[in-house]
Amino acid sequence: MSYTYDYPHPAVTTDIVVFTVENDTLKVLLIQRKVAPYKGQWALPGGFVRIEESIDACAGRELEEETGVKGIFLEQLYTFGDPNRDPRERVISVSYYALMPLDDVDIKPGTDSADVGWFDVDTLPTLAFDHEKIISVARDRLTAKMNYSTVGLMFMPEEFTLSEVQSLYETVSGGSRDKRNFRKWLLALGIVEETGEKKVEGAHRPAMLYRLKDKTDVMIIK
Amino acid sequence: MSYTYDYPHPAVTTDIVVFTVENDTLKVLLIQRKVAPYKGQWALPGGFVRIEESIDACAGRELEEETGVKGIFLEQLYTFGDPNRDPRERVISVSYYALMPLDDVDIKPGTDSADVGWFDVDTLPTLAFDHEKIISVARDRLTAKMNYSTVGLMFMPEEFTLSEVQSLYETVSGGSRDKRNFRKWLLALGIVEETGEKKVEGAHRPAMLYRLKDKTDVMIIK
DNA sequence: TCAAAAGTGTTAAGACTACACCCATGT
DNA sequence: ACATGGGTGTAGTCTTAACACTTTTGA
Repeated sequence: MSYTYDYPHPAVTTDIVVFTVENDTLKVLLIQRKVAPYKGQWALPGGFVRIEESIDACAGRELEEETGVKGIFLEQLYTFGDPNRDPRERVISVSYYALMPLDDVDIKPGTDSADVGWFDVDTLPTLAFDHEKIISVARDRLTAKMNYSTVGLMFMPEEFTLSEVQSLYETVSGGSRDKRNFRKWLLALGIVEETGEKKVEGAHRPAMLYRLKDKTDVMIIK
Repeated sequence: MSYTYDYPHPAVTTDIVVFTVENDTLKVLLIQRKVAPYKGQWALPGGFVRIEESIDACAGRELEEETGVKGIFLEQLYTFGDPNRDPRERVISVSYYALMPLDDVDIKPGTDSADVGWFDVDTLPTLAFDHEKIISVARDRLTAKMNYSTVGLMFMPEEFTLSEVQSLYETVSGGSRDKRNFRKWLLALGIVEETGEKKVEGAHRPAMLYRLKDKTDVMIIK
């Protein structure tokens, strides 16, 4: 079957930048391409928008199909459309980004991808298409948002300690923060609460565990 | 001539939201459609992306063709792609927005538009497609940016008085501001300078005229 | 008892807010 | 001389930044 139009139409894809934090480094989720072009190279998960599917739905579907990650909150980032960004045909890519705790979902390659993995954003392999550029824009947006919202908490698992949150903020937005001021700030926001449990780990005083009061409510502007 | 693909392709358009301020009201630039669908109705300027043209270039070209406005700074806003937003076929729209001083360019309808005009954003006519939604998103973005950047100055003509800037800020982001504090804030940013001229207008003390030190440099974050 | 991270308040500096009167001009 | 918008400084409040020691635990 084929589809005919009076004027040339571009193809439209979504590409998804998923960030996480592991061992005090910011990482991004990549897949290894199984097909040409850029066969064997690493790329962002993503794919073509179906004709009866919304762009948001496409992003969620492609992410799940190619990496096994599902149900995370995706936000539209930017639309890239330079005429030669894809060697096959004119392709316009609507990019999305998301943040997730590392242990939330098991990642596994789909049928279109040979492999899936987390990569340190500062030492990425050579990437397919203009995906390096897309990741760079996503990272800038993330860094900016860290400074005027509570997005950072989307990296945290169900339960966490205040020191873990601080360490995460230091990793993602760079620089170090004063421990007392950081805790005052976070607690004053009123979006976390003590679980009553403690995290025992190593030869030192155990830390109080906290959780988000309302999981969806992350995003309050400072 | 026709164009054939193995899979269905959506069409891609740009739509441009141009804001200005006139008589203490925020206005948006609309065109009246000359052709179906929504023939005779008001809509955002915009049109189909050509196959060898970047999306940014398309936005600039369509704006000029349909309204006569050219050379203004366009920023990508959001990509709208609900499957049924256009009755003809699947159309994905990459939206842009811009701010301009009212007297900068003469607006004139192009060949595809019956008329062009500025409309008060609070009392818009019924609009074609989902353009009301697009304007609403653009307005939210504008209002937000007014609070952490100096975008507002993009509404000003070459030379302006401080009272005019203040009045503009009050119009766009709502509420009134203290005159002395507003002037202190704006002057402390160091992005405007006196021209040495004064604006004589009516039976009162003439106001000092100012200009931007660096026209491109607007956008400093507070 | 030592090492290691958790936890906890106060003070100083800077930013923001509120506020009222005189000035230059045209009629 | 009066009506109109232009122009100017200070004091109080609130916010942010800097800073160091005690606690709890495991080894």
